[in-house]
Amino acid sequence: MKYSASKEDHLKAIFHLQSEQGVVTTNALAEALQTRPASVTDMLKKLKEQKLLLYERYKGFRLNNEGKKVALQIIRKHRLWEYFLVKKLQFGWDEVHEMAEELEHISSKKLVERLDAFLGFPETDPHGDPIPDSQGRFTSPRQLSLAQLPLNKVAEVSGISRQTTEMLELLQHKKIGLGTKLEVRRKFPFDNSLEIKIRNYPPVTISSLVAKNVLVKDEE
Amino acid sequence: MKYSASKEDHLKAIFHLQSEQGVVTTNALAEALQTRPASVTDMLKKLKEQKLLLYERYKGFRLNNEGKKVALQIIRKHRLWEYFLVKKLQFGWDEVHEMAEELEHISSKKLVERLDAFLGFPETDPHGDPIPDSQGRFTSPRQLSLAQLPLNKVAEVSGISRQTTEMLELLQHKKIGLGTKLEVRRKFPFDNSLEIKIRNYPPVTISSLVAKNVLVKDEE
DNA sequence: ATTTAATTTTAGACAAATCTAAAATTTAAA
DNA sequence: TTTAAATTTTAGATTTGTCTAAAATTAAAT
Ligand SMILES: [Mn+2]
Ligand SMILES: [Mn+2]
Ligand SMILES: [Mn+2]
Ligand SMILES: [Mn+2]
Repeated sequence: MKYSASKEDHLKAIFHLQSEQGVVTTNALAEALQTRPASVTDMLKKLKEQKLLLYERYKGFRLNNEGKKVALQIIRKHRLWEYFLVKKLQFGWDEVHEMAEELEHISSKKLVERLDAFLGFPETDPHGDPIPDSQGRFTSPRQLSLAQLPLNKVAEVSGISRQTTEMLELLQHKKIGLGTKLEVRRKFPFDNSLEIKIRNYPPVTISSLVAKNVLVKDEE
Repeated sequence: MKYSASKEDHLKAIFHLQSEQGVVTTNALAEALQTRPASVTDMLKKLKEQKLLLYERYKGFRLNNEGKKVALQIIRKHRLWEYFLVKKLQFGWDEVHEMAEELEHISSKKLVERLDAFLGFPETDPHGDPIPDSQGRFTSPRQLSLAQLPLNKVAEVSGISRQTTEMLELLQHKKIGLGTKLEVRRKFPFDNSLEIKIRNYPPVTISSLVAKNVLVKDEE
């Protein structure tokens, strides 16, 4: 019922990876966790042993229900703490990730519930990602990536899916943040880069990689 | 510059023990940390290696200046988080210790400073213990233990020095808490137990051990 | 001053998490 | 369909923190 910080980080990373592809590979997880494939294999055996993971050697792996449940609780804590750091301690949304990476491992269940209440039961974290409730449920907001947004359709930035410090720095520089209203003016098929127009600013260009990780919500 | 949670717990415990006696013994530290003397010796070698400790085998040990500095920062974090849990998350002062024992190891220096500001720079934690400032200084409030309080002198409870859950439970049962006004009616030399009078309540008896750990402030 | 007891340290082991280098397996190319 | 490349796993080592049992040292009793 109590797992090490490292195990929790593995579960969380697997959860995120398998949301995008059905099954996860050793290399992808090692890359995501900045560790070595051999170390991942070691951990996979332990997680399987603890019945959190469906895994057979050489065949990929994915979380079972129990593993998902645990992962969602870590994600819940991560996002609640991020919200606390931004809304209560006045941190910028681009500087809270590392701290939340530690805070998410604080174990008290009661603390999480009190924190949630103290924050007024927020539904999304400072990056626009939904916060699971205490049962692990969350309303997945129908948002799409900037890469999928049709041309000349105004939309509002509602989330950033891979928030590395480098990525957030870049976005800040381009004046793109949560709530920013923008539209896609051109797509360049050569490298899938996009020209973006934000009201009152000259157009800026962003790469395909960035576009895939900026989530927007349709103006309705 | 960054120490493991276990090292930090050792430094903190040594700090507390050496405040009461000048020099600390292996057995006392093992007892305080619920570990084995052999494990303590192992850790002492590492702390000496890292120049946080003055230690020679068989001769006791104590923190040097650097060790004290580190210990005081952990104590600062512990007490700020306790204050947060009680004042913001509505926990009782007798249920926050375990959580703070984890939170005190969160590393971000900036987080601590922001938390301090958010809380309004409190001077004491929910148990009446002073909170060191960011330089490790704190105004030691001139409080004395209940065992030292003269007979029939009304005083106010201002702190609990050893706050185990068991101890706090006992105090709650005897209706003794922070801010309680009381006086000592009798001392029994046989076992150094005390008869205590709290306004509106019948007298209660407390042991010498409890008396030594309840701190009071003179009514002036 | 010996003997006994308590304290402290060492020796050796173990679990957890990680790594490198080499072997096994799968996938992609020729 | 062989061969080559990429992926994944094993074998064996390392670090950190802990433990038990035995030895060394210090303190307390006869
Ligand atoms: Mn983490
Ligand atoms: Mn986030
Ligand atoms: Mn602690
Ligand atoms: Mn306290």
